Amino acid sequence: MADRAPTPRERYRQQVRAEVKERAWEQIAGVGASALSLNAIAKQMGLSGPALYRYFANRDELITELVRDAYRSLADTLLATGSAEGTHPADLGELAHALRRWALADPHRYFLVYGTPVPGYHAPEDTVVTASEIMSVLLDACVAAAPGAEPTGPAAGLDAHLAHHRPWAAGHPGAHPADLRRALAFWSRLHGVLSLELAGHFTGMDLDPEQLFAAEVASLTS
Amino acid sequence: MADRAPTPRERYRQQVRAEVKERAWEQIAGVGASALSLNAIAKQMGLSGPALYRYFANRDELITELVRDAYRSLADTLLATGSAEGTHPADLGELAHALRRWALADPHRYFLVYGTPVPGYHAPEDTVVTASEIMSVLLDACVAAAPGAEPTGPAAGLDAHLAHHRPWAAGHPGAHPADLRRALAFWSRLHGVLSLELAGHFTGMDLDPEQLFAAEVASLTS
DNA sequence: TGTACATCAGTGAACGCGCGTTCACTGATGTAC
DNA sequence: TGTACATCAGTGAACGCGCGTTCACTGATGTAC
Repeated sequence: MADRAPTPRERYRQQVRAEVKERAWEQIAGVGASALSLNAIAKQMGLSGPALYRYFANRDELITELVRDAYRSLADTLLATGSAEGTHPADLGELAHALRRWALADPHRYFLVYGTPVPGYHAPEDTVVTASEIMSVLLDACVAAAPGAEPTGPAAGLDAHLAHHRPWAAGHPGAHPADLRRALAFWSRLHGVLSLELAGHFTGMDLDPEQLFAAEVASLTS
Repeated sequence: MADRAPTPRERYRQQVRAEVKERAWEQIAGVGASALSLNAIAKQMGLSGPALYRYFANRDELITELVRDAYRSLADTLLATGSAEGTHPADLGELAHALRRWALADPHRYFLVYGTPVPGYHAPEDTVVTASEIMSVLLDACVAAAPGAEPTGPAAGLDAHLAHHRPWAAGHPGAHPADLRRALAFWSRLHGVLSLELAGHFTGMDLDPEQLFAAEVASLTS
């Protein structure tokens, strides 16, 4: 009841906070996350520097919010995949392309989560919760996928390892080690292509990264 | 003849340049590449700030040197793989583990090359040469590997694409599209595991990244 | 071997700049009676 | 509906700091005869 109807002031507060974050993303795009500056954001909004301290305790809290939002956004994107068509769990191929679209839509957001760690900065605790939501979606999809969809090669070693190291799959007690393995491989293969692509390591190769991406997806779904 | 016997002064110059770079790497480890500071390095060496301008024209030139060295170091590492045993081309598995050792030996060096691009900074031209040396080693190894080592799934689409988009494999006119595909997949799968591992995305999962890495290697060599 | 000169490493002062953050304050907006 | 008070957004000045970079200069090291 306390937070039922937001007072106009509270509504305004949220609006300003949102605009600060928007400008922050723009700045990250231009100058990088580690050079993000509160003063510069304020100036861009036509405010004086100290004004922002009404909305964020300090620079670190702003970055934390951005990280949190990025994680949340990806988790929501994946959770929403397939829901539109009522198919649940989602198809692995759809999940892959949802991830790709999410990454390409804002590479800096992608890098803030999966890129070079910002030195001296520690991600907030709740990101691990969101991260495991993400793994859950993947696991569900892997469990539901045709059991014939196995990665190539002798993965017996990894399966044995996963049989005893699976706390991260605690929410999926029924998942077979092969499912865990497939989820992990899926995740890391997609990130392999995406991180190389977004960092520009395919430019000048006259190569369509999407084709490589599709092939990697196919390596785990067909 | 001009550069045959380095004068003592020149030798000293190179020593100081080398020490500056060492301190630079230490600083990158602590505070990140984009916050690298010439003044801080000078102070740490017991010099005054402007002294470093005898050795590097400016901050960007120092970073460029670091990037160049990192690329060179990786290329040399891979080129040396297998040479010790006289086996050439090198075994794919050996290449993979050489890459992994190189990455783990200095994660910040890895990230400087393959991590989030430093905004506003452009890598020097000659890195693309080094990068293609690296691809060459991989391609050689893939061509030499047993032709039975195919990635899973219907990769026909990618093969068709690669048949007409292969300038990056200009030095290997005899390589079959399947070889190109395998080299690309190899590269991106390894980077997938490595970048997730080094960025700490497996911590708290009670998972041994090396096992996952090994499984990915196996997916392309067995 | 000794002297005259050129080269070069390193210094300290100075430039302008932007940063995060604190603080006392003004003025507008909302709340209680 | 009107008045008295509390809450809160935003300001401007100030703090100390470190940055990259230029410049005129000193002193040591090397070179030429």
